[in-house]
Amino acid sequence: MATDVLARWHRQSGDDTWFLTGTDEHGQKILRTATANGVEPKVWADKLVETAWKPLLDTINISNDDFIRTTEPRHEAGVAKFLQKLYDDGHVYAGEFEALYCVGCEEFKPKSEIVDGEGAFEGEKVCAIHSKPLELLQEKNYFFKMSAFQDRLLALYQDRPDFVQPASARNEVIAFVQQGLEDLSISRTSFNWGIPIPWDSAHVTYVWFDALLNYATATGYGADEEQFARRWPATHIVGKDILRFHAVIWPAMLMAAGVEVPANVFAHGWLLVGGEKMSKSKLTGIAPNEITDTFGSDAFRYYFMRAISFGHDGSFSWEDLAARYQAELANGFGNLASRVLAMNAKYFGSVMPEFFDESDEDRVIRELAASAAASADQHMERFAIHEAIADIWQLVDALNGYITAQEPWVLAKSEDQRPRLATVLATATEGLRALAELLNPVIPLATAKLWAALGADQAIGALADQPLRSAGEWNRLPAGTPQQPLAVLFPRIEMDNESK
RNA sequence: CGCGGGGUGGAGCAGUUCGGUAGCUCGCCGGGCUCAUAACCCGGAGGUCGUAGGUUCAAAUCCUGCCCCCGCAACCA
Repeated sequence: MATDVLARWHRQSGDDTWFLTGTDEHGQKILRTATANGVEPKVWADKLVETAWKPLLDTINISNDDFIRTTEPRHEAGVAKFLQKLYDDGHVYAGEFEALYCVGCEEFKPKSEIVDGEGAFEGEKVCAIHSKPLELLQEKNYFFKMSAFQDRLLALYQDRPDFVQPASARNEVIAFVQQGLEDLSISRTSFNWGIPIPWDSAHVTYVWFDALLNYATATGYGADEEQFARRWPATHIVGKDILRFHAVIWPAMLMAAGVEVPANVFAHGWLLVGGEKMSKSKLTGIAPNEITDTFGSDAFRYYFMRAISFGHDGSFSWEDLAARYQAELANGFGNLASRVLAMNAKYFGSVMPEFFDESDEDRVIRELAASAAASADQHMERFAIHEAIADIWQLVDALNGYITAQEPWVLAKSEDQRPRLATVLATATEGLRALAELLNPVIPLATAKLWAALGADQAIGALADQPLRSAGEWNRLPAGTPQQPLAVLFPRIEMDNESK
């Protein structure tokens, strides 16, 4: 969802944007789950995609340009091509491998992550992360010479401090690589649910090696070089638990293949409920539609983007959600739109009023719109979504204060104040126009309603086409533009049912 | 020494990168306004910024020690 907000922001800013999401469907875990449910893994994956993932994208109104599944032919072909190139160029060798493997991690564990078991596992070696016994596996494997890229990776983190973000994630990655990288086993023979190794069909590709390549295969690697050149390098937004794969293994793979490394790898945090990580087994898991059914997808998007400092863990509570919905969306933004459009209707017959002389107070609002837009853009550029929204919200609060101070309902009582009244409402309406544009990436359904009410579609075109970086410029809506009645943007919600 | 996150007025959070008025939402008290979704605006009460030291003219912010809370099973990625 955060990626969606960023994608919408960049798209609307005129940046060449292409937003990918998808599913990783190979590997032992999927195979085991499918087998346990008595179906073939592909059938199981199909079911997950159709009944869980794609509906979820609709639930929270995701605007992805593509959705890739690692079982698609385009992906499998790209992976085969990539592997073959690494093999031909000498980055892959065959070896006899015997090591302790953690099924939970889906990886062989380095010495530094193997610890002595406790309790029931006393005397055994267990995974430091999962605290479960490790399996001693022996295989003939193909190995990727990842160790050869250790110095180049460290140089990458050094030369491009923003490559891994936030800084805490970067520190973790650097510390990990400095411990020393081992070569990566990239094939398996113990099961066959995966992409065959092109030169040795007895092996399937290690799930992470396959999965990471989705970013390249979806953008045309090995198939459409023009498209690939246009879409790569990408920015990756990933959970902090999979940071190492994206910030270490993946760049090393790309270096080996002679492909540019990603633009950025940003690790986000987790949602906490009651101070602990959201968990189904502790019954603290919350399906998005439980929230959207009551509050709508806009409120869902707004809440998580605003209330959580993106990159950190964040707490969810129904109380906080309800409070922010009420105070910020309904009373703050929704009511602002309502009162401005109501006055335009009442005093100007529902058209955009004309600007006359600008007072200091009017100028403050205009300049705030410009500075808020600029600041929000900078924050979005740095993935600080919560700060960008806070920037924009300054305009909501300032406009509410401005209207109270200018008292248009008093101005309306005397005919000679007519130009001043027009200017005040024109200022407020331009503010709404700017807000609709700036908030469109976050709450697209509400801003669409506001855009329609402003009559802006006919006057200046589709909301999605409004350039964000100039949202703060005024005199965009022509005086006389007819306006429409405004649907209530964020209706009041009875909280009784939500007190959970 | 496994790794990581965090302790800021009653609740939930921001601020810590580049030290210098401790900010936001809710709640509470008082006032204003009436255009609006019983909404909006102003003012106020309330904080030893976990703790003990250190550096500094100045520390929530930098350094050191200590205390406490939390995440690292599966699904998914």
